[in-house]
Amino acid sequence: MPEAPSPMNGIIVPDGRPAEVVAFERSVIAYFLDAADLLGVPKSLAVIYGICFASSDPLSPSEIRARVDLSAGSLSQGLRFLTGLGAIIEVSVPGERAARYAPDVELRKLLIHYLERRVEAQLDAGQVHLKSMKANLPKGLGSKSKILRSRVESLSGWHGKSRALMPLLKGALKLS
Amino acid sequence: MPEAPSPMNGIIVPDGRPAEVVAFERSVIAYFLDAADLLGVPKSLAVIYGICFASSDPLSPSEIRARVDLSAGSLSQGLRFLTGLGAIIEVSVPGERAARYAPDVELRKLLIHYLERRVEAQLDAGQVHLKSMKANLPKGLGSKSKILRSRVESLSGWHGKSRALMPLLKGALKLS
DNA sequence: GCGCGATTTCAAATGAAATTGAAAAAATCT
DNA sequence: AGATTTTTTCAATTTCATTTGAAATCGCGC
Repeated sequence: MPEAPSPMNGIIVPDGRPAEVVAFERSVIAYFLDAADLLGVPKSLAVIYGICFASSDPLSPSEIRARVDLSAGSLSQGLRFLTGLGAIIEVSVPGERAARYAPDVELRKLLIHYLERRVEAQLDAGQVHLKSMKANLPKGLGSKSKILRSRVESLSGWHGKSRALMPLLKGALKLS
Repeated sequence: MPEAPSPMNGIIVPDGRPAEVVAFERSVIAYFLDAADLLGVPKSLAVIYGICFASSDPLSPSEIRARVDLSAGSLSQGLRFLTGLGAIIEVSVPGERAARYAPDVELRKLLIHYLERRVEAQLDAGQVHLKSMKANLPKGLGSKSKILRSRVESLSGWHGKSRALMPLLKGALKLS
C-alpha cells in the first residue's frame, strides 16, 4: 500500500491518480484524436485539448506534460496554437507564477472557425477557378462542347449550393 | 508555323492543343486540387480526376500521361483508386486495345461515399468513446464533478446533433 | 543582482504518406 | 509465335508536416 487511499477508494495507478480519472481522460483524448484525424489536425493538438477538457481545473504546462509524453516544445507550440484558435483559454491564477489553461467549451466557436478558415477559403478559391473554366469553355454547338458545358454547369451548381449552405450552417451554430 | 491551324484559329501551345483547351483543363485541375486539399486527398488523384473531367471523351492512360507529368506508376494506382471510389469509370471502346476513363459526373456519389467512409466512421468511434467517458465520469456532487459532467453532456449533445444530421444530408444528396 | 526551474523558440530529426522507377506482366501488332 | 509497346506492381525514394531537443529567454525566490 504505497499511497493514501483515493477519495473514491478506487485503484491508484502509477502516476498517483485514481484509475477512473485516468480512464476518463483516455476516453476524452481518444475522442478528440479521432475528430482531429477527420479534420486533418495534428495529433498533439488533440491530445493537449483533450487533457484540458478532461480536467475540471485549469492546468499548467508542466501538469499537462506530466499527463502525456510530449516534448516541452510541442506542448508550448500546441498551447499557443490552441489559444490562438480559441479552443483553450489562458487562466492566470492570482498568486501563481505560470499561466494555466482551460478548454473553451464553446465548441461551436471551433466549428465556425474551421468552416470559415478552411471551407469558405476553398469555396472562394473555387469560385475563381469556375470563372476561368467558364471563360475558356468551348463555344461550339457540337456534342463535345455540350458535354463540357454541362459538366461545368453541374460543378457550378454544386458549388452554389455549398456556398448557400454556409450561412445557414453558421446561423444554426450560433443559435445552439 | 510548325503546326496545322486549330479549329478555333487560336494559339497552339507546345503540346499541340489550342491554348483555350489547355487553360480550361488547368482551371479544372486547380479546382479539384483545392477541393482535394480540403478533404485531405492526395494531389495526384485530383489531377487525374481533373484531366478526365476536362476531357469530353474518355482518355486512355497514355493520353492522360501526355497531359501531366506523372509517373506511370502513380497514374496506374490513381486510376485504380478512383475507379474503386466510383469517381471515374472504365469505358471499353469496342475496337480498341486499352481501357479508357471518363469521370462519373455524379458528384453526389463521391460525397455520400466520403460521408459514409469518413464522417460516419468517426461518429461511430466517437460514440464508443463517449460511452466510456460516461462510465468513468466522477459520480460526486462537488463542483468539479459537475463541471466534467456538463462538459461531457455538451460533447454528447453535439455528437447527437451531428449524428442526426447525417441522414438528412444523405437524403438531400440523393434527391439533388 | 544571481541562480534555478519553467517555458519558448527554432533549426534539425523524424515519420507517415505520396511518388517514383525498375522489373514483371499483359496486350497488341506483324 | 516473337517483338514491341502499354500497363501494373511494389520496393525504394522523396516529400512534407509534425515533433523533437538544445539553446535562449523568462520569471521568480534567494
